[in-house]
Amino acid sequence: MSEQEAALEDFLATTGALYDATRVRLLKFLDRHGPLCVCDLQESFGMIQSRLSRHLKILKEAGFLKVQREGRWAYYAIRSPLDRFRASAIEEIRTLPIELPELKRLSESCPIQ
Amino acid sequence: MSEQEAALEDFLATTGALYDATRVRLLKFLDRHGPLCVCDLQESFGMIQSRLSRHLKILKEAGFLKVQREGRWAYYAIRSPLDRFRASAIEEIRTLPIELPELKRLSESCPIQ
DNA sequence: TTTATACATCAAGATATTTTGATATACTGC
DNA sequence: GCAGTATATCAAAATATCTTGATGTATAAA
Repeated sequence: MSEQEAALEDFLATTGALYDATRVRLLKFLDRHGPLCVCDLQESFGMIQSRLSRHLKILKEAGFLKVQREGRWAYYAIRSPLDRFRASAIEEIRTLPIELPELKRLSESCPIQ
Repeated sequence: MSEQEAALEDFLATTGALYDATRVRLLKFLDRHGPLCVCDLQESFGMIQSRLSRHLKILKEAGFLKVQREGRWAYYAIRSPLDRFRASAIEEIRTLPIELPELKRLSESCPIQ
């Protein structure tokens, strides 16, 4: 792939990740509540696991999220530092008056709380 | 529509407009060459008119473009001022190493050159 | 080693978006 | 008015994306 195509593809991956209400909510939730494992997000949002996993993958591949694995658990969080454009997107999402679900921690057994 | 829904919808209209290679190229081209009428864009990009018109409408409704009508002609340009997020998107697009077509002015008869 | 939990991935149906060709509107000059 | 040009919109086919249920993999506990 040429440099041009790669740069455009990266930009489209970024904007495509932002073009979905579910992913915007997830970003806002993770921005607010820090590293969370998939089961916590699943419980908080009432979403089935495969759907959640797919959206987290898209956000990760678009450069917004990092994953830290602890045994069975995968903790997702906003990556830091972010480049200018992605950071401005997160800032914009932070200002959006979107109602988020309450944080529900499914497992008390999580090694990180 | 609630304020929440409207804010999210506006954000998704913005990111959705940016999630298309054709529209990114159009934005970069308009950012570089200033107000252009549809026929100039049509000639420069070699696109059929209905396709172009549709993309311009999406960019306009997403808040990126303004239109100035002069008789038969419709001149499209980047809106100014833009809010922070849209402005950062335009800046990002300005830095993308995307190859653009040459500017071809179809009509010498255009009232504005 | 068997079972349960956490997460990832696949395939198929549902839904949304893009492109195209056809048609409509609106202005200009004859 | 009539014909030509510039732009907008519509409907249908092509394409892409989202959701779901099923299945796979890895870890931990019994």
